[in-house]
Amino acid sequence: MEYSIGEFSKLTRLGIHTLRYYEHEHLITPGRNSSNRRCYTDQDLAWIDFIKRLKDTGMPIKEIQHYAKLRASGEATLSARMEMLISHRKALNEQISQLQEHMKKLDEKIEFYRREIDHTTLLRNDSLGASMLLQYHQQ
Amino acid sequence: MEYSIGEFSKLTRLGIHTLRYYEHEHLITPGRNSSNRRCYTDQDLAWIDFIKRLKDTGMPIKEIQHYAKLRASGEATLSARMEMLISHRKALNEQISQLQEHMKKLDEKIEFYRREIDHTTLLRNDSLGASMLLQYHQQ
DNA sequence: ATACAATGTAGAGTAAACTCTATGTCAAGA
DNA sequence: TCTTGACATAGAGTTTACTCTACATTGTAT
Repeated sequence: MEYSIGEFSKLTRLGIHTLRYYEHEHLITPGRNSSNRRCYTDQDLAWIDFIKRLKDTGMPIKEIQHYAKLRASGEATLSARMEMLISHRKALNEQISQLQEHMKKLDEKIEFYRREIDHTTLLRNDSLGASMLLQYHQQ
Repeated sequence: MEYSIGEFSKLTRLGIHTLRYYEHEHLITPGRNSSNRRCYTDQDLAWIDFIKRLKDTGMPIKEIQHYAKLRASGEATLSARMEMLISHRKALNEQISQLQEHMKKLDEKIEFYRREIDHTTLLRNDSLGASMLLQYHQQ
C-alpha cells in the first residue's frame, strides 16, 4: 500500500508538518508520484514506528539522523547500526534503573507525607518534634 | 551550613545561571546576606535534590513551580502536594512500563541484526528469502 | 468551468529550559 | 589604594523539536 501525506499522518499520528520536517532532516525519504506528491509505503510506516521508539527512549534527532544515513547506505552498515542499537540499549537500561530509583524515593516521600497528614489530622502537629521534622522535610 | 551561590552550584552541579533561573521561576528562594548575596542552606540542598528528581522523571518546570508554591504555603497544602506526588507516581510508573516495552522491541531488533550479520558474514546473503526479509526489516 | 480541499515549498514562529552577555557592586588581598 | 574575583540584575541568545504561515499547484466534486 501507498499513502498520501494526509493518510500517513493519520496512520502515524505525526502531523503533516512533522512528517515534512522529518523529511527535511533526512529521517525519511518517501517517494513522489507524477504530481510531486509524497508516496509513503508500509516500509515507511515500520520505519516511522521505529523512529518513534528511538525518540521515546531519548535518542536525539541528530543521532536518529545518523542511524537513518547508515540505513540508507544499505547492508554494508548493518553492524554499525547494530552497534548503535546496542549502545542505545545500554543507555536505556541505565535510564530505566534511574527511573526505578526515582520511583523508590518518590514512594518514600509519599509515605512521609501520608504519615505527616495523619499527624496533623489527629491534631498532633503542635508537638515540637513533628513540626521540626516537617520543616526539614518540607517538600 | 550556609552556602554562597558558587559553593551551592558545585554542591548541586547546577550552574550558577541555572540556580538564578530557578529562583527567577520561583522554584527556590534562598535568603540574602547583608550584601544582598544569596545564602543557600542544607534545606535548599535537599529541595534542589528533589527538584532534580521531579525533573528527571519528566515533570515540567511549570508543574514543579506549582508544587513549590504549595510548599511555600506551609502545612495546609500537605495533602495537595501528596496528591500531586501520587499522580506523578502514576505517570512515572507508566513511563517505566513504556520504556520496558521499548527495551523489549529494541532487543528483538538487535537480535534480528545479529542473525542478519551472521547470514551476510557466511555469504548467505544471496538467498532470495533472506534479502527480501532484510529489505522489509531494514532498520 | 469553477470552487475547494489537499498538497507543495520556503521560511518564520513557538515552547521549554537553559545559558550567556553586559554592566554594575562589593569585599578582600597585594 | 588598587585590582581582582565572586556576586548582583536585566535582558539577549541558544538548542531542540516541532508548528505554523504565506503563497503556489494540483486533483476532484459540482
